[in-house]
Amino acid sequence: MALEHAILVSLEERAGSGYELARRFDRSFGFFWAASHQQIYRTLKRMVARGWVTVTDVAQQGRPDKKVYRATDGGRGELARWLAEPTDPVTVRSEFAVKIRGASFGDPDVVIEEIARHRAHHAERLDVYRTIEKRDFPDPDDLRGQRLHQYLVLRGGIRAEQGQLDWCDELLAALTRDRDSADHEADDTHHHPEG
Amino acid sequence: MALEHAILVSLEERAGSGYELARRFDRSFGFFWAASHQQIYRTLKRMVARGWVTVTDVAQQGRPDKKVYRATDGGRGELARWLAEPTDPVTVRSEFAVKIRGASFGDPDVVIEEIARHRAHHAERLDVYRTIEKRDFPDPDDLRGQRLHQYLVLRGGIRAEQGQLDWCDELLAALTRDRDSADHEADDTHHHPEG
DNA sequence: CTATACATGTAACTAGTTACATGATTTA
DNA sequence: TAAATCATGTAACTAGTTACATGTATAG
Repeated sequence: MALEHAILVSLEERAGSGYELARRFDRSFGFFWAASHQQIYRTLKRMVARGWVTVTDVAQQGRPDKKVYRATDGGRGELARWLAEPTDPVTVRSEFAVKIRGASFGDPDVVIEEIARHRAHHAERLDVYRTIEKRDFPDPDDLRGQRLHQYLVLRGGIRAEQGQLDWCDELLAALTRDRDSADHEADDTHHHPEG
Repeated sequence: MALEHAILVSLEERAGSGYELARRFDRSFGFFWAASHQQIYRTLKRMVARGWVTVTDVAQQGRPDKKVYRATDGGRGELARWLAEPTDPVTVRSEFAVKIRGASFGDPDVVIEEIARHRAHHAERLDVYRTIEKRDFPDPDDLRGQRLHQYLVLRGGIRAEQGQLDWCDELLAALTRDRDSADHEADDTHHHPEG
């Protein structure tokens, strides 16, 4: 399980409440590991039981009380152990790729619309990442340690989004061409490709 | 849920048994949707109950009997419905990215080894995909329909693997540089960057 | 005689999603 | 006064993994 380890990394970077962690998993951390607040609260409870984190009640003015979590030596040990353990290759699951593979069994125009939607999503993501890159890491060659690692993960996100975007363009070019050539055939009574 | 739809696409391409489906999910189909035989048998049972597929017992000589599954009109309808329904953007989960983000909390050399392992895996995958591309799709411009869709999904795989490979190279360059500069500092008693 | 391929399953567990539940404070 | 932000949870469900279970036929 990696959610525990993702939380350990996040708490090592900075201690925080379940709510704060949930917000991090909506933003920067969520760019490579998604987690809902329900999952986070449940997992934090388990991590306290295992002694990987400690919890402290913190009263606030003008806001509800919160519980601040901090990694313990046990948690740091577990994180180091996990980092040294080889990760086995990810099991890919792309619903979008299933749709492309099955495109013949649906309406071509609707599939093309879906690709355009997918493309727009990745273009937007890429834009967000590029903005963060320029704003937060103007001099990448000077980076070291944690800041460097944050930058490198962002670089991975940029590469992934750019890759998806380029693929969408390839898909749109190929599938619109395929659709249009099928249209011409339907029009053209002189031409019988099946005969 | 997309496993059901992945199975429907696969059975539309060609009817087959649970075992045969499991093999497909180990090979071509598994390049973008992973599924174990346990999951497949369980899901096929559910799909029969929903009327999306029918099952026929087939006796074989020299081999155990098998159950061949075929998509029904109901299954085809469900597939078309699902293809027309917008897919919401994938929730990314990259254990590898978590490890990069948390690299400061482990041994730098071990993290570099992990990246090298990851790189080797993607290089191998890319090689497999490139081989299939050359062997099965020598003239991509002539492709239409199902064959075109198969090719395009393969293209997505090639792009994704190439992207991961390039990222690994960027990671290795940056992290070996960071490690080596830290080593020099430790050696160099004249230089105190923290003072 | 041993390993691999063919063939189909069940049971228990772990991880993740969706729906429900509560309540304070601040901003529009 | 309505919506958004802060803050923490439970319950039920769906999906996926790991372990267990059985048996035949063929190739080395």
